[in-house]
Amino acid sequence: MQVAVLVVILTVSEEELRVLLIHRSGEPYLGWWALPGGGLLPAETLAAASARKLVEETGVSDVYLEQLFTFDGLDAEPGSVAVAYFALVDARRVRLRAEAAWEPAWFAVAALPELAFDNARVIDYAITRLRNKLVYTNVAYSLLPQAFPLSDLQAVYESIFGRAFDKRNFRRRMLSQGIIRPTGRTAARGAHRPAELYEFSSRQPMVL
Amino acid sequence: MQVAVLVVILTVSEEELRVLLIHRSGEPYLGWWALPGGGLLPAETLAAASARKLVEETGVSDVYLEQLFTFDGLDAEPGSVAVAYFALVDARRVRLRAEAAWEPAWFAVAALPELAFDNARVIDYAITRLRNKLVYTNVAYSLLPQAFPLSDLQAVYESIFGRAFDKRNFRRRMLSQGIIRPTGRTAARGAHRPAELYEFSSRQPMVL
DNA sequence: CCAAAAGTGTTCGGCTTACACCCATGT
DNA sequence: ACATGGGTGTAAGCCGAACACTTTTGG
Repeated sequence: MQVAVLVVILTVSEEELRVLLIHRSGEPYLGWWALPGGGLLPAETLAAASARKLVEETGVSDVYLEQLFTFDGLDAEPGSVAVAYFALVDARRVRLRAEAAWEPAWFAVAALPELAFDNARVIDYAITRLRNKLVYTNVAYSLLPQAFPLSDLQAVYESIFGRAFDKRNFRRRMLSQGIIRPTGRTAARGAHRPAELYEFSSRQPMVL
Repeated sequence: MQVAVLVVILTVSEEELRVLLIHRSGEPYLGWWALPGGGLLPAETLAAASARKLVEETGVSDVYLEQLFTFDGLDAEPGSVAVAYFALVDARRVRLRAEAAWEPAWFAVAALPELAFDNARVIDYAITRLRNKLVYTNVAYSLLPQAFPLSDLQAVYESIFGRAFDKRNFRRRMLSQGIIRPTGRTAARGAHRPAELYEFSSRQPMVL
């Protein structure tokens, strides 16, 4: 198998940027934590293979998925390359198949276990790309449900960048860039003033 | 041969952004203009293969070379992928091997011939990437000689973006971003005031 | 009435843009 | 002396960053 795909599936939950890892079922690195991936089916495109892997692991399909980089020498087998993709999913929509032999699990990227190959480098690469894209695109739509309070969106950004933003500036930026718009609805979530709900102006990837 | 590299070699000469094309020597598209590329040698990395192709075509090796994107379905042969790279070279340092069977030649990207596969898409992709990188990196160093008048640098930027920039603002930006610095030398080039010569502060790729 | 998160405007500094004239040289 | 490209400063608008108080609700 000369060409394989590798999928960095990212989400934000409990205020942490997390990546989906599985246990490897083959040599080398049998039983180690690793990124999901694998070979292509006959006549399958790279994009289709990465989307298939994503569905296999998470059950979701209509999310942001982008080619990241092509690595070689990952498994010390000359001539083989891994085309890495990264996906952004809303953890609430994902049902990990707990019964699967490879025991998929979410790990905070700030506290990764030891990984097979140099998958850690691939994940770093994905995080850097994601941080850049958040600045000039609307890809965050893929991390949130259809409607959400603004504070949830801000928490997503803060978790990914690892720092706090000013509430007023953040709101102004999201609205003036046209990333989101108010729905008119509100939702209460505790002993305090209910929040207005927002939605993304577009749920297709857009450069701002 | 499942994995191949493809190299988009770009330069600016005579106020035009140009790409190096060769004649294909094999089927399909025998004899058509196409991007240089080919398979990997045993145990060769992708980066090494693209650098080798670059040397074969241009004789230069110490230039900016970056992985661009991995395409599949380019040649309708399922399971094969082409990992595209792009390189930035100073045309004055290049000696095309005119005797070679594939007759390499520079084409203005604004006036490309019909190309094999969808190499035109690969070139578009490279141009877009280059325009973006020029904004926040110093990669232009790879398109110019060691020392140069500021107007040459500006002409390079203008050719790539396809529009004119204000002289004063351009100078201020290049200097305040620390991309270039004066050498103290000057050079005359015609019936007018000689220009000060500048050099890049660093000839390694740097994010500003 | 208290705790908790939601919502709201203004000021300042820096960066980008637009814009016009004098300088040094070769012929 | 004139033609040619080289070199220079300033003002206006826009954008991002910093910053504190009031509102609404549940308990």
